[in-house]
Amino acid sequence: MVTDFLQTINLISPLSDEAKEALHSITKNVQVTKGEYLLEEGKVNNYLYFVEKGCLRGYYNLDGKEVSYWFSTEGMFASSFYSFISRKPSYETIRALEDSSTIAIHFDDLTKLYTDFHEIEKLGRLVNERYYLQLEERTYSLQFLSAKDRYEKMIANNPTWLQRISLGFLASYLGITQETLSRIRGKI
Amino acid sequence: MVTDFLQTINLISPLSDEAKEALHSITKNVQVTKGEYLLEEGKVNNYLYFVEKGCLRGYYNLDGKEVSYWFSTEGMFASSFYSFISRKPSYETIRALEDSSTIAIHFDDLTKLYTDFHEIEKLGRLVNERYYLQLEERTYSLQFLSAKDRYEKMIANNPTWLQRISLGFLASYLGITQETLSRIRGKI
DNA sequence: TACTTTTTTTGACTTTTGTCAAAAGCATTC
DNA sequence: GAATGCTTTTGACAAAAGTCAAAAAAAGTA
Repeated sequence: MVTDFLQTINLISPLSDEAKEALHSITKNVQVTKGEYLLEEGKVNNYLYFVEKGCLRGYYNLDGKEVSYWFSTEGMFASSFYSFISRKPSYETIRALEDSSTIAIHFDDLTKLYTDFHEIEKLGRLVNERYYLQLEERTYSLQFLSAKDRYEKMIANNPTWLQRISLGFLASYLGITQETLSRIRGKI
Repeated sequence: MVTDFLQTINLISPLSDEAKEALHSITKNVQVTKGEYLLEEGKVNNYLYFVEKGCLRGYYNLDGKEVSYWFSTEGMFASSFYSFISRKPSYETIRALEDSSTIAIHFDDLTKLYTDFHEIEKLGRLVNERYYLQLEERTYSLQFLSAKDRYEKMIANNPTWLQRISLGFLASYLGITQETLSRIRGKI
């Protein structure tokens, strides 16, 4: 499965041909192979990625341990949003979990388009709103749900993750250890 | 302490006099007394609130128990963002923890201003980005930090909360029970 | 002040999750 | 197909957090 960028955008907020063309003109295709880095800790994340195909992983290094913070599969944006938005060095690292095809948009180009096109500014606001609500749902889960419920919710929201992402990675995404997740899974 | 709305806005993204005037014209002052409701579960949240003075609380009803999800004090926006953005009935309830003074902005008015003023659309995007990053920090805390660390971080970020918000409320905000928070606090 | 009411703390015990270590299961490769 | 890595499971025990109940402290009110 491949997800088309402009088509996805169009579902969020339809753009004029002119804006669409301008947006298209600042994108570049970036292909990464499994294990490759898209961002290293300590560097400013200048790109917003859109995953057309494959899977990316964002993770932190906590006392030498990699803890996964998010995964992006087809149709999702990916970035160290903290770094991309604040223009400060990233705390997270981004790597490809699979050979992946992405659309990359440079911060400066995007900022210029925001200024030039009200309709792209609107698109930016709408995308931000969507991602805020998604994150809120996740925060809610971490705050109020048991590990088991969080696991089930994650699978319901992202059915492909179970086949694509190893248990250890999924566990840290859920805020638990791999052993605990293995036991949760055994009991279902 | 009272926080001025337009001044706060100005720090995020300065507006032209015209836009400022338009924004001012759609705001209305809403005063609530302690315990009063600003939003009841099941209703669509049509207003975005800005807290000038006082403290609001957003909470869920989970099996008859009130679990606090957020608090808004001076200078913060407050809303059931889920309901406000998606236009669906809210799962949360919003009430005043103290006598409070707020600025209320109706969804329809805001939407119109977004359309009429590119610069207000930009402001909306920037506010969304800010709140996204704040929420991300909280998600990170819930996912990777111990209850004690989350407590200390919360106090560091919101020094006034300790004096203003009861322990039970703070505990559910941190995703733990009141007894656990009491014990954590005793050990410091 | 005395009386309520609410909030916070403490105690005893249970459940959940973490830690460390080892075994089992898979897939890859030589 | 044996050897090698990597992932997942299991076991034994430790630590963290939850539950229920009661006591203590603080705040509000007559």
